[in-house]
Amino acid sequence: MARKRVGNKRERIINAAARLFGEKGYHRTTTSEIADAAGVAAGTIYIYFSSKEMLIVAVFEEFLGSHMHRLQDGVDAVAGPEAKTRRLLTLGLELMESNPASARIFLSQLRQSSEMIKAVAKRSSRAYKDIIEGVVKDGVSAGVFRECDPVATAVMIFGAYQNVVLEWVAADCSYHLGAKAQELSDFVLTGMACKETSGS
Amino acid sequence: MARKRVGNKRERIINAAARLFGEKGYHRTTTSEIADAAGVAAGTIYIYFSSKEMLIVAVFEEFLGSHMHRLQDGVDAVAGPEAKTRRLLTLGLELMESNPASARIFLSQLRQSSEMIKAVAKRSSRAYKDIIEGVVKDGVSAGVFRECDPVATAVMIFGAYQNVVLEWVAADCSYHLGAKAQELSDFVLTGMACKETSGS
Amino acid sequence: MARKRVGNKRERIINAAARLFGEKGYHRTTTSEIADAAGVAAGTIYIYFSSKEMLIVAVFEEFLGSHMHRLQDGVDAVAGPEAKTRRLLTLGLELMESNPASARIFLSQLRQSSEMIKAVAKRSSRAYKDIIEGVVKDGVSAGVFRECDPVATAVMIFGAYQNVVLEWVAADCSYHLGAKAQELSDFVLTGMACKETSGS
Amino acid sequence: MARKRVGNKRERIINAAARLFGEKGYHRTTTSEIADAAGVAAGTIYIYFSSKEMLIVAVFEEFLGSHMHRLQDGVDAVAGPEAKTRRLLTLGLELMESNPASARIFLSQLRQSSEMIKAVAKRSSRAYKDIIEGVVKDGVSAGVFRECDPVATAVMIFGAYQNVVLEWVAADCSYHLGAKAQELSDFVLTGMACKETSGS
DNA sequence: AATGAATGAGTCTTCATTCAT
DNA sequence: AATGAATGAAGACTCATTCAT
Repeated sequence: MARKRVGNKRERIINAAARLFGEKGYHRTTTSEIADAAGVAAGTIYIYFSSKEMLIVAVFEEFLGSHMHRLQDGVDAVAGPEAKTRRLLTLGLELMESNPASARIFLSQLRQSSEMIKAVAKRSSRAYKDIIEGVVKDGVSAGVFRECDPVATAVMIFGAYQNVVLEWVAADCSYHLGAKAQELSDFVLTGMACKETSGS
Repeated sequence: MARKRVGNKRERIINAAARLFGEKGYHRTTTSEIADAAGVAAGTIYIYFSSKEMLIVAVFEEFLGSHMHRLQDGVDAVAGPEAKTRRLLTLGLELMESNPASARIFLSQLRQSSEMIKAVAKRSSRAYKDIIEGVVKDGVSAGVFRECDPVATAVMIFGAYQNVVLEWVAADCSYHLGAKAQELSDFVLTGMACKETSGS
Repeated sequence: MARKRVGNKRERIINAAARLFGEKGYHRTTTSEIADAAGVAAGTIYIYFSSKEMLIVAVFEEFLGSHMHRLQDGVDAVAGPEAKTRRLLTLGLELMESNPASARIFLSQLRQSSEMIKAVAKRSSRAYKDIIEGVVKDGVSAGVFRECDPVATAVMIFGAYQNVVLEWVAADCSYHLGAKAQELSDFVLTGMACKETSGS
Repeated sequence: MARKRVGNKRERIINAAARLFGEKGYHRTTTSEIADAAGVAAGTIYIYFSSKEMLIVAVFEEFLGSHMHRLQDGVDAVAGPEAKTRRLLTLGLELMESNPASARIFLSQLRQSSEMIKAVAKRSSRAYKDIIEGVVKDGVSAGVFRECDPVATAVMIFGAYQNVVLEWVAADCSYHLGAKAQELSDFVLTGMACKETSGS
């Protein structure tokens, strides 16, 4: 139980920070507000995180870890470029929907100019694009997708995906994001000239 | 001459701000730095802009105005959904390339949490998406593009476009962005199942 | 007049800092207290000094500059090792007496562990000891003082001098420090086995 | 054994504090650092000492007790003002040399502005000066030293002594301090116009 | 219109001290 | 007695904004 309390506090801080950073932005959120929201003293934050910057990094890495694993696992669980693509995009939107706070941070707050934060942003983009790139490359070499540069294509797919999420966030998450998966998948798969497409 | 000097100063402030906001981010750039870079006194900024926030808004609106006009004009100058789409994306990338400072602000700094800034961000996205949407809608009703929701599709196209620019910015504008126009147009047009597509 | 006001503010900060650092010590004095005492805003201190540390350094360098010059000038103005020694010590005590705030800082607050402050402390000690050493060396080579290591001797003379001042400061400057000059000079000159001594 | 452990802990804290206060200064040393260095928990310090301030006081009183006793005993063990003086200074330097941490605290950290610390500083100076004063007074009344104010003279001797130690500390204890005893004694005895002086 | 010195509210961070276990 | 996580008051410093000149 003593053990739990410790974990609890770190968790509470992370959650409070995620919510506030997402809502008000990194710079407009003060460490005191986070402490208040987490129900801890101002100094307590610094027991778990060495600085405000390391806190947003931690918030995001926490989110990213499970997110990426689940994404990769989901993709691996199905066969064929088309199914993989649909799975990737659908699952991606679902994960974002289940954690709007982190989604906001991912889409906006990670675009800070701090070196530290930019590094995480780059890492997370990298991870995303690697997964997408893998799927595209497979589809191309299988002759299911049209000939294209998988790197450049991953960038475009990732952009389309991000903007669908951003639109949802800008609309205050007022609709079901998962419902956009079909449209997104269709656009991407058609964009790949996918020969298996049966969806749309 | 007095008139000119004034205009000169406003312009110099806008330019300095655009560069610095783009390089270091909105929050990490101080008004004094902007004043220094513009060669004016700290107080002078407040003669032309009511606050730092209004300054970034002005910086961006300045950019947006000509950008949007040129984009719309470019699109109007050619005929047919395919040509319009290619023109739109190519011109868009070219405009971004010609003004990297504003591009950076557009892609990152406009994602601030301030209401004022969010409003401009929304407005600029709106403007972009309206143009894209118009082209898509025409293509669909002309039967050249596949059936799809033009609004949702515009979001995805805009996302792909943005991310191509972001990738270029993240790579420190180290390559020719215009060269990506072909790939982007192909991806989008294929995604639209464009029946006119001929490769370029 | 505008000019004067500027100089005035820097001076007021230096004076307030000197007094407070002397009274309460460096660490127990807050920058806000200094600002209050100087009649300026908290931020104003940082227009003139880059940090609290640079402020105490400035406070002391200000004092040291004139102090050392006057000391050297005083010593140069008289002839003969004995007269020079008496002049040095008498003048030294007088200067300390005329600026108790700086005297306190010199004797106590400069013994801080910060590298920056230690550097000034070292420099000021060096300056003092150089003057003393010069006088001793002359006296020895003139055969007026006994054979001794001028460096080590300067250290001891400087120590005796410092402690006379410290004793006065510890007694809240409640007596006339200049009155101790005779005793100090006699002790030092006898310690040098000065053959000219006529004082005591 | 429980008893011993307690004594052990108090001692370990005192030793760690002495070393750290000496090295980094009172204000720059945190209680947590002391606890770490002593191998105890942060809270444990407060079982043995009521505050950080009382800790430095204890550190120094510990040192002072034995120091003073040994000094007084050493002086008492020899006969004649000259011998007593030499013994006093030589032993003083040796004791300082054997405990550089406390020497540093004595010379620098005790010059803090806290009332509590100033009180110990005063007490320790008092103790030192009393011993010196006693020796001087005896020498004067025995007609071996020249006529002088023993109180003022003790201040000067103490200052010379302190500065010899300070010089050594400033040089990172890089030479043998005991070797300076001869010079110091000669200076002081000559300063007293000691009639017995024979050179050592 | 222009200046730039001055302001002071606001922020992150530290650290002596406490207290439940 | 011992622990060490938690506290929260305090402090150095920043910077958007103002205003007398």
